[in-house]
Amino acid sequence: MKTFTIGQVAEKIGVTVETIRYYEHEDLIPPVRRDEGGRRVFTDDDINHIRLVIEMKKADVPLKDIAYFASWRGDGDDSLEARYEFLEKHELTSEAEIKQLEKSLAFLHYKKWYYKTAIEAGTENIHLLDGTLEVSEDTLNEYAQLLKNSDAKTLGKR
Amino acid sequence: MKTFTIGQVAEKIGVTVETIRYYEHEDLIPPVRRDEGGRRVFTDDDINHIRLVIEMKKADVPLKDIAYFASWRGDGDDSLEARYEFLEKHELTSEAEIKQLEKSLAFLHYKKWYYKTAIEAGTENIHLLDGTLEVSEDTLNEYAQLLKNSDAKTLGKR
DNA sequence: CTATCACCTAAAGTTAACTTCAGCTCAAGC
DNA sequence: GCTTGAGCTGAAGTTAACTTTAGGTGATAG
Repeated sequence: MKTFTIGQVAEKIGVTVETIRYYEHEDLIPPVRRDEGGRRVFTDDDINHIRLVIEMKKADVPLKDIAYFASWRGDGDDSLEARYEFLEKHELTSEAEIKQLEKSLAFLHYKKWYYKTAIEAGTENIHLLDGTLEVSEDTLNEYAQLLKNSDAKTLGKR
Repeated sequence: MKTFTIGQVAEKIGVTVETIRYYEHEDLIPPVRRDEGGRRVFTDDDINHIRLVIEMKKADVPLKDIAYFASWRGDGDDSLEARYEFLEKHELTSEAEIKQLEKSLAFLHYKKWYYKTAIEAGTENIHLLDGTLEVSEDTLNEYAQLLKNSDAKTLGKR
C-alpha cells in the first residue's frame, strides 16, 4: 500500500506538519505507524482521518468533541449509536448557526441601506432624531415598507 | 433623560458588567459619562452602542474590526463611505460563512445516513471494503442515487 | 565527510475575547 | 459607626487551537 511522509501529507491536504502532529498528540486521529527511525508513515486511511477532522472543524465542531468521536472508532460497531447521536447534536448546532448568521446578514443589509441612503443624502442626519443618535421611526418604517417589495440584499446595494 | 448604572445595563442586555467595561476599554463603544464618584452613567445611546457591538459579534466580526467601525463614528459624515464598505466586506464574509456551513451540514447529513444504515445493519462493515476503513463505491453510489429523490436531511433521519 | 534537510519531542509562546483577582471608594442599611 | 454591596482600576489568568522554539537524530547531496 502507498505510504507518505508527514511533509507529503501536509502538502497534499494543505495544513502544516505541526498541525498534523498536534492532531495526533490530541488523539484526534489514531496513532500513526512509525518506521525504524521513529518517523511517521502515513497511509490513505491516516489521511482520511485527518480529512475527517478538518471537515468537522469546518462544521465548527470543537476539537475536544472530535476527540470523542475519534475515540469511539476504537469501540467498533458498539459505538454506532453514540456516533449517530453525536452527528445529530452537531447537525442541530450547525442549523442554529446558519439561522443566526442569516439574521446577522439581514442586519448587515439593513445597515448597508442605512448608510447607502445617508451617503446619497450627504449626511446621516436624515435618519436621526434632531441632534441625537437615535434612529427615527420614519427611517425604520421606510425600510419596513421597502422590504415588502424588494429583498434586503438588493436594498443595500449601491 | 433616563440613565442607568452598569449593573442595570448588564442585566438589561444580558452581558456581565466586566464585559461592558472591557468593551469601553477596547474602544468598542465611546467613553461613558461618569458621575462625581467616577461611576459610569449610561444613556439609551450608550446601550445602543453596546447592542451594536453584540450584533456585529453575532455576524462574526472581530472586535478589532468593530473598534474601527466605532472610531469612524467620531468622523461623522466624513466616514459614511468607509462604514458602508466595512459593512459590504463583512456581508461577503457572512455569506461565505453561511455557504461553508451549508456544505458542512450536507456532510453531517451524509454521515448520519451512513451511521443510520450501519445501525440498521448492525455493523459498519456494510459500507467498508473488505477489512479496510475505506468506504465502498457502492455506498457512495447508493447515497448519490438516494439524493436524487430525497433531501439529505431526511435521509439522515431515523 | 560534513553540512543540510526532513524528521522527532517536549515545552513555551500566541491571539482573541473575556474572566478573575487584589485592592480601593463610597453610599446605604442596621 | 460599621458592614455590606456596587462600582472602580490595572494586572494577571483562562481557553482553544495552534505555532514557535530549543535541542536532537539520521539520510543524502556535494
